[in-house]
Amino acid sequence: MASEELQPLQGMADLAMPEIARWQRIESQARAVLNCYGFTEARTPILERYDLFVRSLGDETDVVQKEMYHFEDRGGRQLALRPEGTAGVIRYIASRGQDAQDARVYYIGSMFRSERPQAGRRRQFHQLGVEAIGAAQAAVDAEVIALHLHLLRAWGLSQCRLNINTRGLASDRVAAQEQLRALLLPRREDLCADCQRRLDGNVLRVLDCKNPKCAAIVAELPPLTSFMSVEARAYLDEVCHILKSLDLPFVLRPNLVRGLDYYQHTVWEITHPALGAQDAIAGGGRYSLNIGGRAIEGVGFAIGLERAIVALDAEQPEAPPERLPLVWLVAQGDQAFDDSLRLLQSLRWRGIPSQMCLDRRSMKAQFRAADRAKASLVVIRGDAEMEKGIFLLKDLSNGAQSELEMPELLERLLQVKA
RNA sequence: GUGGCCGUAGCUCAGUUGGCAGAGCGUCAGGUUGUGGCCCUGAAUGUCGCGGGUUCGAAUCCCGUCGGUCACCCCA
Repeated sequence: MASEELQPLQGMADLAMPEIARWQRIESQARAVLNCYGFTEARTPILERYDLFVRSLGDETDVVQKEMYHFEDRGGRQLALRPEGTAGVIRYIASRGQDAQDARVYYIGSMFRSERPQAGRRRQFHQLGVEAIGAAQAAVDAEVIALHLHLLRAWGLSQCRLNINTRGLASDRVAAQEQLRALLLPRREDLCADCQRRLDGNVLRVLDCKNPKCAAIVAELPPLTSFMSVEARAYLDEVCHILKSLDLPFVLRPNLVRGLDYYQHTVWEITHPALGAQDAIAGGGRYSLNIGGRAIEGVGFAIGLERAIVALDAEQPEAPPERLPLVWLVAQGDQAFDDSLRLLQSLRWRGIPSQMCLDRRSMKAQFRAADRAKASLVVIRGDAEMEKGIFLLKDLSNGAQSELEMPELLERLLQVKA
């Protein structure tokens, strides 16, 4: 990248051909799958009140404290670029009152977090997420997990691993954190510096610390679920039971922790080996949120699209380029040029992707352009063809040429559309 | 936010001790005045990321900065 003026901001990226093709493909594949499960799209604003995120994600979380793009607008309002999709969607759902009691929506869009870029991690990044609104039902959790895996499979990802756990009920969570803190406090000096800090804040994070010393201490602890109510454990058991009966492979990971405060009951994470140390490509869980005095319960997940694409690139490198459904017009001479221009427009009216060189280059150059654009057919028009009132049609894949009159030409070209 | 590595043509990258800015691919043109891909010939393309410093002289050394990348933190 040359000058600073040409560089995007740190962690931001321009997305265009050829990568954009993969983005478009996975989006349309995803929409088809989501439709099968009864989810419809919701597009909510990228900019929201700062408070919305503080209250829903939790004011202690790093996302809120360190990573949000937070600013004051000209009216003195505190605003933030959304760091995730659930809060905005739930605000929308809550605003719909009874109409949205059992809403099923999905979203695809940009999220913003001010962190240091890394593999599959950007400051502006994209998530595809779903929210299934409604009171806790193990079958719904399992259904949403099934959808989650279905999406990843539809994209062609086969090396994903599903890890699941429970965070218990809101009341369990407080109790579990207290018990965990009590157990860890005597070992405080043996923990890494990060974990000593976590002891005072988000204790649960100690459970998935990568430091071997911490992991050893954690291994001696009773599983987190043992601190939870019978109800919470039964709920998790039921979700697992349904997943098994649906033949969906998963790993129960008692130390799996999800950072955002709104989670309760089932939580899960999907990892992929291509991502390196940061191997989560998606995460989800059941949540309960109170917005504008309305309590909303639901279950949902979000897939980091940059991360999914890193995984896809590793599993299925882009297919070698082939011929595209494209007709290229080659003209020689002024009259043929004008004639081809009219043909070009009429092909486009008919929905046939078609192009020609408008700068009157040599035929050789026009053919090279056609080849480079991966056109499959070339229509040649010159003085000879004008005189005979025909068109020369060349198939670039095999070099075969034939002389055609207008009706048959159109018939052949219409096949390109499909 | 912290640390390691990196930044030279559109792309991938060479560049010796500080001494003329390079290659391959791609692009454009010609070889074939009406035919792409293969081959041959030729041409164009650079604020060496940016700014400062050291020096007779800096792509090269030093400082700062922007960006990339990897790891930590956190998360998708």
